[in-house]
Amino acid sequence: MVSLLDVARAAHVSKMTVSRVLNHPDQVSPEIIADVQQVIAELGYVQNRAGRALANNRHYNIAFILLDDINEIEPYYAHLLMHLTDELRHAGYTLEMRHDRNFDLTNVDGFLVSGARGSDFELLQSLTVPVVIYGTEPGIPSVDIDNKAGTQLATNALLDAGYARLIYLGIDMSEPFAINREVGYRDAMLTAGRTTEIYHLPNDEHAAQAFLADLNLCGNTGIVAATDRLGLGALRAGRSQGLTVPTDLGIVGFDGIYIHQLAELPLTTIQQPLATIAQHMVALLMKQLAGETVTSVYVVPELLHGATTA
Amino acid sequence: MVSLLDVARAAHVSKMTVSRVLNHPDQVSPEIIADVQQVIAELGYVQNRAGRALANNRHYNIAFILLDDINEIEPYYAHLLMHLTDELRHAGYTLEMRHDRNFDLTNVDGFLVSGARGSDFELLQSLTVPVVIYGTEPGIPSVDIDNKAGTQLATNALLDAGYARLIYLGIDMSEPFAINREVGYRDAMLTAGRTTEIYHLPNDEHAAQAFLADLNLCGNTGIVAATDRLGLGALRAGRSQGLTVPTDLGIVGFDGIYIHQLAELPLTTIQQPLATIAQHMVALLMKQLAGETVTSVYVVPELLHGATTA
DNA sequence: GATTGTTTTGAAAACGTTTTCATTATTTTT
DNA sequence: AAAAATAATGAAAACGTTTTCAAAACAATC
Repeated sequence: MVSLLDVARAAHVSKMTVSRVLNHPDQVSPEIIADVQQVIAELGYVQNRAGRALANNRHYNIAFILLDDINEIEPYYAHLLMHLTDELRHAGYTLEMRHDRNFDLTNVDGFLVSGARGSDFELLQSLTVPVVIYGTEPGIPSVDIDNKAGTQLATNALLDAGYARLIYLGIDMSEPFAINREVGYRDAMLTAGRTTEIYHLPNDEHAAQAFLADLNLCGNTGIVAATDRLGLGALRAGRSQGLTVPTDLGIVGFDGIYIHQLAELPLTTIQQPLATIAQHMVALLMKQLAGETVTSVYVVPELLHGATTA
Repeated sequence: MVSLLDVARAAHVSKMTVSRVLNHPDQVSPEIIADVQQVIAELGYVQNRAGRALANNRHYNIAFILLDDINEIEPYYAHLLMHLTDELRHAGYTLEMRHDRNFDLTNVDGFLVSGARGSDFELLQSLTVPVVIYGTEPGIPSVDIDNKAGTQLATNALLDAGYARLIYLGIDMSEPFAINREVGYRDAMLTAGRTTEIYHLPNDEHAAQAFLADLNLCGNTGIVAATDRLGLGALRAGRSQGLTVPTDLGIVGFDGIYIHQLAELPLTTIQQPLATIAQHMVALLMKQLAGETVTSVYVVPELLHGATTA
């Protein structure tokens, strides 16, 4: 392994000069910069991160902590992770994967956290390094989609399409996002002067299908689903009752990764903009590392038009 | 941050003794081990990885390189990654995520690679650190499922169920796994004295659905699909032709993550045993780090019985 | 042309650990 | 009980970088 000292010797300068070429080139004369850079290229020198970490106590490494249980990991995490990796690399950082409550910070400059809940938040707030969560929690810098705006979009799309009856299929309200999605539907309906019709189900396509089978949908109905899984169940319930989608039954899901593509008809859905989310998460972290204080960011999702709306 | 020296002072021993308690406890007297461990606990000491890396040139960090394009990432990677993270942590290592051709090894003791192809393999072979790939390539330690055994399982399941006609829906043969899956079907059919019927399609449920719509399936047919996507298409084609699944039409897919669960009927499939794969990948890497030479591992997948076979 | 100020470079120490080697304490052998 | 062998401990150096401080080179001012 070629070290800073090797470069220094080959370029007939001191280690410090080489270090400065890499970190503070403004403090070095142009000719020497050129020389050193050429030697670096010739020797194939790469900075040793352990040495650097030891010297200046920064690790250029961010831990992404995914706290969801392994059986409940949404498939879009693969994408989020890739985007985060890209963004961090672009900022000169690596991403370390964790999926336990290991907040050890000996090797890390900050945390990106997803799936935190309850007592996790207190722990996160007590940390001495920057944190950004994917989700929402007062007092912790976070990135989240604007769930309310999402269901407003969905509801308005179905209202515009002219469905006579507009149902909201919601899930358990224990998580903030579930509440906000419902509020979005409620608000949009209120604004339009329409009566709301809300049901709560487990987040499972079979549950939705069974529930709607009993509900007798009877045509000209729109369904705002809190998740794509519920949307998928609605689609199946409708078709098995002989309803034509989207003529008799319109459906908008929520999340927009994988599930909607694999449905019998491509599901119209509210798309999680994962690339944008990743950008914001890394940006908030970098700002904190630079000493700025930051507030949370809410990304307005987009309506992805499939075949289940007119 | 509390350092080794702090612990040493508090325990009235030298730094070395503390280091030995952590790395070579057999060389330290039992009473001192107990003392030091208590001080470590009291002070909340955590080993500094940069210092350790610098001193012994090991980083206790493995890079997982995912080379697939971001738009082609299979959702089950989220799971594979979680399992790899777990296994590595268990072995005392962290997982660093990469998804580019950055084989920089200044911060890393080895590589786990998925999605490598063509020239990647030469590069991987020229590296000075251990590598394990997910897939198959002569000369590189790898973990892969036994694709041939998988389609044999699938084919035999359908043969046992007594379907009169048994079709194989395959994909482009450019990747070794595609070839092996087809060979498995062929072998099983030959062994049973049956005539093969093989078609190649793009790996897309709509393509499969369209293709089978033209084929006129006519009942008592079994389909061995090279992927769950094709299996899903087959399911839809069959149902839209009025065939009852699994009575008139039996289907077995391949891969077993997400897609089969979301299908109209749970798809019988050949399940990728991701936990087992992760275990083997990490085990092969650890063996190499310990100086052993290793060979590749092929994991026989299991038939996951859904509702598309009798 | 001396004085001040600025830019450029270098030397030494520091970060936290482990390795190597030397020393001391303990046990075993004679 | 002395000698030899072994076990337990410590001191110093090393890993590769950056920080801090000092020195040298150069430019600008009087």
